[in-house]
Amino acid sequence: MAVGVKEVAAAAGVSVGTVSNVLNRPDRVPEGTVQRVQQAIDQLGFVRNDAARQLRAGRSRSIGLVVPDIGNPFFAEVARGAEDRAADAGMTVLLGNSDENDARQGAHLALFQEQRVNGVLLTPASDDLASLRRFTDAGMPIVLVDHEAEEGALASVAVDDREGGRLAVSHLLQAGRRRIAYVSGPRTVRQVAQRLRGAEDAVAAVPDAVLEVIEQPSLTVLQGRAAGEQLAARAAEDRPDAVFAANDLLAVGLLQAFSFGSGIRVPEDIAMVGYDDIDFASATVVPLSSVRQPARLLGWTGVDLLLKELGGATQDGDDHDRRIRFQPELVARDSSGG
Amino acid sequence: MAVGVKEVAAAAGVSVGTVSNVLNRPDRVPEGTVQRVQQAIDQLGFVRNDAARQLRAGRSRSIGLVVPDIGNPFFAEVARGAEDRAADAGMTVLLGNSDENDARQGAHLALFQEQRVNGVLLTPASDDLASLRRFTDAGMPIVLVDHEAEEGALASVAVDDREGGRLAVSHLLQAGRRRIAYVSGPRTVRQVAQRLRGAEDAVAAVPDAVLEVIEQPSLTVLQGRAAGEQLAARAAEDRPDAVFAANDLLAVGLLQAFSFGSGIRVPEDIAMVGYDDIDFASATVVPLSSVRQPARLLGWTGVDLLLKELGGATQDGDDHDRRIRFQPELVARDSSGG
DNA sequence: ACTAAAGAATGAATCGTTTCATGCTCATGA
DNA sequence: TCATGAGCATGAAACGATTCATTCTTTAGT
Repeated sequence: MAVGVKEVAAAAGVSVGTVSNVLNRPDRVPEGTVQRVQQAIDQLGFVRNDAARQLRAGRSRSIGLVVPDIGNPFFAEVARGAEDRAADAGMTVLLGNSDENDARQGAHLALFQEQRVNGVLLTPASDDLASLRRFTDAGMPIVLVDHEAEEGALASVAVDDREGGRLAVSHLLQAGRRRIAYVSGPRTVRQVAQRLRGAEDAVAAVPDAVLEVIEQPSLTVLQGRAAGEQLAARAAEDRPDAVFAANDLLAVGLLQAFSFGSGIRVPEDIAMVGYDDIDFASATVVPLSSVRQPARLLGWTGVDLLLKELGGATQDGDDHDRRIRFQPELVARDSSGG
Repeated sequence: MAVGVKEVAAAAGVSVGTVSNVLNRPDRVPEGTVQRVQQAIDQLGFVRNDAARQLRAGRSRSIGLVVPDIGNPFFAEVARGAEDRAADAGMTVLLGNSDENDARQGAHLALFQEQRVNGVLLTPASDDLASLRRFTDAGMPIVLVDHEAEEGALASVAVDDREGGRLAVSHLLQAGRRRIAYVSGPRTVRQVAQRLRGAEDAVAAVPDAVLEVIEQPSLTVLQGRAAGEQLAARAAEDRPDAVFAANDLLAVGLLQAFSFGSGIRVPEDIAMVGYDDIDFASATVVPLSSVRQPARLLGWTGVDLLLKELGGATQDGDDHDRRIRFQPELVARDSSGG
């Protein structure tokens, strides 16, 4: 019933070693033999057992990717980029959703470790990176994605979130807005916090500008809508005249709340800037201004970095090469009056 | 260096069999022993090697999921649903993108087969299901998702696409439109073809209505924009007065093309209906009417079905239970004048 | 004709976990 | 006192592919 190399070997009249060679280094086996073995394989419908292969090899041929939410187009893009680069290297990507939850993240990492992945790309659910040592110490390299590593311990591929926040809010201030609201996700999420710092930087540079923070439990369209309804419920004079959303999903939700039901006009009453510049940003009710990040490139580079760490001299590279940082870019559309 | 059960056993002063029991059936081992072993595990930082485990077990604890494009929010939702159900059963989901390409799909399936997955959920890239037999014959069950199985061979979870197409176009016809364009993806994609048939059904029921088909190479925002630009380039009188897009991504692209640059008004000049009702549909320039499918439920049910096939009596269940079909639902918004 | 070297093929050992038939100990009841 | 059985623990065998030192075969060179 079970077809293994042994059965194939018997059918082809060769030894198991030869079958293995045909499978892994066909060039070292004469043409004729390859054919004979190949034929036996097809005939018997032999399928390599990857578990046995990995067991022997001691490693798998996959890398892990843990993101907060693959439903977010931004991370979907990151994943595509990662998969592209991994496929080039003949590797598979194992995906895990953390839901911005440390426990879930840990569970995924532990699982990946059991699978003996070559390493993992991680967008951390929180700033608590200490718990990662457990994994890196055990020899599972981790590359932080969209989250800058503090010191030399971890490699990272990030985008300057503080600068992104500054860009967004400066833009709103330049458009004459003064009462800015930052609709954020949980502050434990590093990106959210950094963007806020950038926003503060920008506000601090303009004397009469003020910044209000509205914190939502997660970075979803739904929460954006909730925040929007909350703002709409306020008296007009208590409302901000501009909103900077921590990501486009929140922004879309806000837009939905403003546009339908409440008669708040964007950008006249409230100007808006989102973050990530997902594909849908330019197709929203009011085309959404947003801070663009090179999502796909982020994933691609993350895997690339990981492969370098694996192959190349461990740990030696300039610390510089291990902490890559891209710059964000503001894309102005109608929602900010521009 | 390598820490295996053997080392743990030595450290705890027990046999490997006992360590294994602590790991897998702690209830059969006295409290004290469990503690001692547990402590050794922590101390040595032992991590189970899943490859060895699987090798012994002969199966993995994961199931595969192959979709055309995880970047499409619809499939992202399907994936979430699948993951939810799988996690309940203590299983992991392996993800593969086919890019609507048969070869890629086959590569993923082959890989999953090597991993000895318990089965796979597949949204086929084309109508060529014959090539799947190779896998099912080898004992890897396949559940079709968002694609109805023809006969009894395969299980499936689908949504009635023909009815969905009919719903969409009837709605446009009821709004008084007569020159309908169906902006489709590759016709080899079953869903695309079925929705077209539904559209034809609806058009056939109204004497002076005509249907034009504009076929795009893929179901993406980019292709939608291309189609939109193509339509915008036509003389006004040659344009359709309504467009039914094969999915929301295309619809968003069309909307982008119509709204910016060309002065085509939606729904006045051209009414629109999309498909899938993704989260963003209600936040587009002109809120998009769309045919809603229970995406998450689709994924959830797919895994559920798979688990039943695995656990329960193989192949015996009423053929009826193995081919589940949900009904779509029209959500009318501004884009269709509704 | 004989040796050396190159080319093919071999198959036992190995990876780390789980299983399971077997053995040991101790308490209970006859 | 002895048999019985329950409760634990044991450790060799098995899973299936890969590796590598070894053997066998052929060819080339002198």
